[in-house]
Amino acid sequence: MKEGPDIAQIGSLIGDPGRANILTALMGGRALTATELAAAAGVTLQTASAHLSKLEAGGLLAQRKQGRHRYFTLADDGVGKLLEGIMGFAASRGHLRHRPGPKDPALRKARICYDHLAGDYGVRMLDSLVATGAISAMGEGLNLTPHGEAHLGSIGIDVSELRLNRRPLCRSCLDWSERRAHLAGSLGKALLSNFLDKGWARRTENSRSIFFTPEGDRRFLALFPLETTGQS
Amino acid sequence: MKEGPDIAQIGSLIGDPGRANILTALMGGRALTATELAAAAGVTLQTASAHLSKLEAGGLLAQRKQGRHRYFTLADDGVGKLLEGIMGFAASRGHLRHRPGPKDPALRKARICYDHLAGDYGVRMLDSLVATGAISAMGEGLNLTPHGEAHLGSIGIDVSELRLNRRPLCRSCLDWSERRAHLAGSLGKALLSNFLDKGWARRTENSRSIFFTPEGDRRFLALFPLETTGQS
DNA sequence: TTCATACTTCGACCCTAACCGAAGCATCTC
DNA sequence: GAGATGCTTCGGTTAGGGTCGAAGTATGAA
Repeated sequence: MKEGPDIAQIGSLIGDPGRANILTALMGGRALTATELAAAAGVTLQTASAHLSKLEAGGLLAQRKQGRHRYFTLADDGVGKLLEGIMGFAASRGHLRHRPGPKDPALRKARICYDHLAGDYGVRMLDSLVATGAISAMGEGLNLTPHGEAHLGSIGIDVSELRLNRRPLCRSCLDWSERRAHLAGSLGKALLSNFLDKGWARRTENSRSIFFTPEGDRRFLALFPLETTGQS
Repeated sequence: MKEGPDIAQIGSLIGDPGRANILTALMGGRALTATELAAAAGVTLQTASAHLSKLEAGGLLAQRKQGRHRYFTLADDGVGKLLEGIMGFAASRGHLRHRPGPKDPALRKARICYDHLAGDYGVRMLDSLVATGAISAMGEGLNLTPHGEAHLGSIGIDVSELRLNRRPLCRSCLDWSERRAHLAGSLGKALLSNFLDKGWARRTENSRSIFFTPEGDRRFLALFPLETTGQS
């Protein structure tokens, strides 16, 4: 019984609703201050402070002091991956905080998942990349083809630079709203940054949803066409 | 803040030490009775019964009534995968229940991870399969080659039958003791079953460790040679 | 220096939930 | 039937931790 890692410790860290709210808010990818996180979690500042200390001590959060502000982020990609996994599992068991109805359609359409695009558009993007042969899907693994690398280069993404990163280039991430895979990893991050830089889309305040401008929407759909070949 | 799946609920299910012990015990793969689980968790039968009810209501456990016994198992492969993920994460942050020293060498050498082989031998097996070209590792995905399929057929594993299963054939699973990948998925399960059936190895009572007979040990090492080519 | 903002620490409250003893069902054995 | 075994339910206790008010510390602005 006393074998192995202590899953109870990190389970209890995630198990408190206040802390879960904080972590979910930080899945948005941007660094948030203690005050913002307190509001997001629906608790007072003192309570949030205590939670943040515990999360940091547990290795889930990193903080950066900047003037009199304290910015918190998820400690690293591993934490994001862990939370994604738990969210996917929770969704598969129907543990939703809201009735699953057509709530928050903007969130289902396009949202940020730690640092990459998720939701309807995220799934479509990966489907399209696979259908056009830019990415080959083998089993659970995703790999960028030379064709795909050239294609992405043409829209301003330097893949060779991304390879320098220790982080995997392509990773599939299960979407809790679509129950299908979308693209994570450093390439997923780079693609979303690319869209934001070009002004195709922008983040919304206080939410994880991503808003596409009419022009950006058009360009995105043109860049990632969806053939009706029944590609899964 | 009220977006998405309820990670706090499943976090708190895992967050209690008693329940975590129960889940860890069930990672051993075999079905256990309420009494056995109570002993494993170090609590009385009443307490364990309450925990088991909660875990079942949360969709983590399945039970099968057999006579006056009640056998519990993890609900499905998804739960095993979730727990593996959390264990790997916890190990990466150093959240170990024991001082990490050379405790339980048998457990580090070979143990069962839900239904497949983990530990030193598990890592070696996957390394060898990759080195000999039986499995190709691309990114995070693993794929059985035709050569590998033939090779496994020769030792009595019918891969085509495994393909009928909805479950992925090859999946990589991060080892908390070795911090390296070993083989999971239906193929990982089949290989372990194969060793047990042949009498090369057997499970030990009340522990997740796997004991190899001297003969089985010799055969295993011969079947999965480790070339010193620095294959990672 | 003085005030305001951002956050932490302290102390106390309070409530959940883990826990176990005892009693109650259910199932098997004899 | 009587007794034993496996497990659940009930009731009451207790401890741990989440919570917030109030006070304390750090940084920046005026």
